[in-house]
Amino acid sequence: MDYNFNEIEKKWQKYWREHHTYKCEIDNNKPKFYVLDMFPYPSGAGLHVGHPLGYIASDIYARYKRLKGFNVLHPMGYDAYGLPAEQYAIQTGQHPEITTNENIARYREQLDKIGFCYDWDREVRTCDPVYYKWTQWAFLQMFKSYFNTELDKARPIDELVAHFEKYGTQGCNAHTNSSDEFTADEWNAMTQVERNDVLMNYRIAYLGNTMVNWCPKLGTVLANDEVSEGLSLRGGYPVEQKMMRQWCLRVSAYAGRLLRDLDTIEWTESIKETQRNWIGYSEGAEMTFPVADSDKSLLIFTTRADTIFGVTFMVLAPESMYVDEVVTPDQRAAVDAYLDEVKHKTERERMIEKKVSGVFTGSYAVNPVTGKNIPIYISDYVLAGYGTGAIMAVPAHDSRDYAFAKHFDLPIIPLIEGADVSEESFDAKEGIMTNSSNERLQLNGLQVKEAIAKTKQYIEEAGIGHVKVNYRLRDAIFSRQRYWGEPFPIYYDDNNQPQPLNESELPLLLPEVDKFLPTETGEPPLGRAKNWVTADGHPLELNTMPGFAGSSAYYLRYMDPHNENELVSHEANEYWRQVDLYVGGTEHATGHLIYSRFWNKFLYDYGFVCEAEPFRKLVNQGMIQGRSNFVYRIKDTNTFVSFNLKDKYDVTPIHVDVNIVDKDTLDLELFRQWRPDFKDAEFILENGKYICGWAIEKMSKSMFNVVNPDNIVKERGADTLRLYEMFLGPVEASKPWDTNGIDGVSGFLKRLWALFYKGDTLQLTDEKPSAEALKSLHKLIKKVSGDIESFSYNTSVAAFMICVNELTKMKCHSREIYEPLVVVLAPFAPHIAEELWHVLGHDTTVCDAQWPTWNEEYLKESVVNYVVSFNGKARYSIAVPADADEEEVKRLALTDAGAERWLAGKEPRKIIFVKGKLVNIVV
RNA sequence: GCCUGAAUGGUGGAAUCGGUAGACACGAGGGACUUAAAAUCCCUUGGCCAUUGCGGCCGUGUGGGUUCAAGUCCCACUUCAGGUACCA
Repeated sequence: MDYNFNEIEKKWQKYWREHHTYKCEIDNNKPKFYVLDMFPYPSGAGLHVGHPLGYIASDIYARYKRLKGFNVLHPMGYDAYGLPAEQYAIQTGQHPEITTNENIARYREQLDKIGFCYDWDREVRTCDPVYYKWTQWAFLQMFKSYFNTELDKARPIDELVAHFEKYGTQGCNAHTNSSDEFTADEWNAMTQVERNDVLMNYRIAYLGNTMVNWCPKLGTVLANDEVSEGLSLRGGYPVEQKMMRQWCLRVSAYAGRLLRDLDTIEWTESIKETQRNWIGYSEGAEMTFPVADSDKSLLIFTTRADTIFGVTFMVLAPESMYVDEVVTPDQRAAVDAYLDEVKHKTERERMIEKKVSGVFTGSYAVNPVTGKNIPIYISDYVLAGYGTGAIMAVPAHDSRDYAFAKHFDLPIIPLIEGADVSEESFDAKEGIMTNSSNERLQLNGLQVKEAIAKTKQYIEEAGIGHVKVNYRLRDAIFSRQRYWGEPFPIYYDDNNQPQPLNESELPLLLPEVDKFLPTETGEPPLGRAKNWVTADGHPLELNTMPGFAGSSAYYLRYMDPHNENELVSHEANEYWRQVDLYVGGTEHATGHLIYSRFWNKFLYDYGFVCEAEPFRKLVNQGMIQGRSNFVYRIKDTNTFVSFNLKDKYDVTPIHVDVNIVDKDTLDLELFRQWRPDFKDAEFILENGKYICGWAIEKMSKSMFNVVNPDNIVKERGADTLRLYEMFLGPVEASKPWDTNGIDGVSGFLKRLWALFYKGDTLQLTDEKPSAEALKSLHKLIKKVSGDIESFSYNTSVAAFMICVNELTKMKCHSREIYEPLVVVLAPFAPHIAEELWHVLGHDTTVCDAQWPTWNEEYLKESVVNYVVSFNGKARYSIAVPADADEEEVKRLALTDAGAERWLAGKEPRKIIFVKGKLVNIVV
């Protein structure tokens, strides 16, 4: 009987489905293990061979853990809201739900063929009302909360109201984006509308005026992580900065905890570092600079308080609220012209130009330490969103200030001994201070670090500022002017004040619209919905939530996916706790992986979840690149020349579909049929073949290098695909897909099969296996057990090949060897393992077997081969009985024929043993 | 610019603690079986020299260093990949 993978795989996939083999329930008698893949956005293109890489790796781990006796939660679902389905809907009028469902069906079909051990009863879809009810619910909790900076956690907003009633803002430890202060009397005198406005500055989900990334082409705002280099990540359209009133999440309040807790989780250093940079901790000081001849003052942030003596001007961000306060009438026109110019530049243009620009406000500030007057400028190199949107400029020690000072011919005062600032600024935080002393503060002679500390102390004491920690992390902008997303559970009351819906009214269903475009008046698509009002007629919010809303807590929902009363029950959460192993790409480092951590921490603050971090261990699978093939057309002809002959002609390389190329040899017939203009193609062949060139590129339709897993499964089998994807290299590494190498693993499975079947005869014996066979098997078990824990699946596959080759050579057919072999193979190649498990006479599934342990006894050698080096160089090998002691080994090593050559009569100076093994002789 | 990671045969990659570099596989070459092809099996395969022996020398991006011993550790550099950036 031949190895008929198609039949075997179909048979067992059906069996697993019918027997609910992978269904999992809470079982307090077993330790739990939660293995999660980042759920996919079901795109129209379907899966290519790169997508399942991480899924296969986690599947192996999940299966292994189950064999080790764990109760494994391994679910899958779909991140179903997203722009492509909506863009498609705009073009075709087809409802995005239809497209999405079709794509999901296709994904499911493709995933099923690979034989994953998902518990599909727990599937979630972010666009499913049963699911997004809990996304809306979480939003409501955030709306009703503020962040208490003293407790460092979220608390009900009512507590803040109680505080305001008693003390106003006095002693209020709340994270806010407002600098307003008021007394209890003032609060109590406010109207409800005024109070709502104030509270909005404290809520964790709040409506705020912020600078947003506005993408006119997509007609929506985007979060920072959805923009790269001034272009939208989806579609690559230009993005501009715009002030808009938007829903935001107060992620920045959690910056400290998000940063600190990175030390408690097992993620790669690189992704932790990316998050640290994104959060951007910086410790400095806020300082007040009075404006000359006025009662106003500027608050600035600096990390270089020590350079206070070198401040020669101040700079405000164009959007700074200080601008209007300090511009003098005679500078008004110039300032307005500049602000207008800046406003019309997109972020991208600002970045590309990098030209120094700015304008004088006409006002001067007073340096609080030197008492000198310094001019105040406006320039777009200062960002409104960071610090206070205003800076003290120290041109001698900051390259940006330096460039500005040179351009506007402002003084540059060096503050560090020996620093030459005639050509460029000296930015390093090192050296000895100079020019930095007066009757108030003496820094001369101090190291920079000492000077920073002393200045900070001084400004606190003098009451001109205070020590302050700043984070780069901004609040997440949570509104999208799109249709295909979660509606906000918010309505607007008679005073046009946003109000939360009752939890009992959730889910608020996404309404139908006639078109998926903004309304004529420029409102979001939900503005087209009929009766988009509450039961008592109040209008509902027209924005929808962004893509990351639904993906922020999905790992919690898998724990208890059908619960109608809670996001996740206490019981389920206490049992499953957190994701033990999370597998996915690095592209979510500053998006999903920050938002999820934030969302989880918020829920943690209220005890809705019991772990402070959602994902304990994170593994990032690499990208699979495509291997493109090329044909070479001789210019201005329809003749194609084979790869090794192409240098003799003037040729143009053309991408050719990799599916009509086999091992770099072009199928001429299929090529002629491929595209009409190649119908009459002529070829110049080498050795009767057309050889194509190749290159490693991104896997994409336009490069014609997309390899579809379905084809591989059909031609080689799912087990071969799984093994091959793992064999390709380390899971974390990016590597090219090259179908050419697949013969290796497909041959391995055939040889494995041939161990069991010779022709149609099952060759199984109950004989005691030889010591050799036992050694081969136990070497394998040891190797694979270690490899799985460290994700070294490629070397595991190699170990399987070695073992099967050895057993084949030994003609070993012993059941005692085969049983554990099949179990160890099961995580990697579940279908063939299941089949062979039943061939071995079991009637239960191999998934319920026990992972075997290896026995060191079997691995012992009776004779050990030592490779002995002389002075670490020349080598010879000796065979030594395993039980020989050091003296015996020495004697054998020195009397061996090999030794005589290298000793040449000399006495060895030193003989080095490592762990009882002789490794080197020094002469 | 800053941060992180990487660099090993024709190719993908092994080498877990500093101890036989190149496991395993692809590709290539040779052979067996076959009328032939496919499939399968066997041998060779880092480079150079020697090849009727044995063997020898060189070799893990570059240059130094530590060590009896370095792909692995240290210093300096080059290149590539990813992330990030007027963040004061």
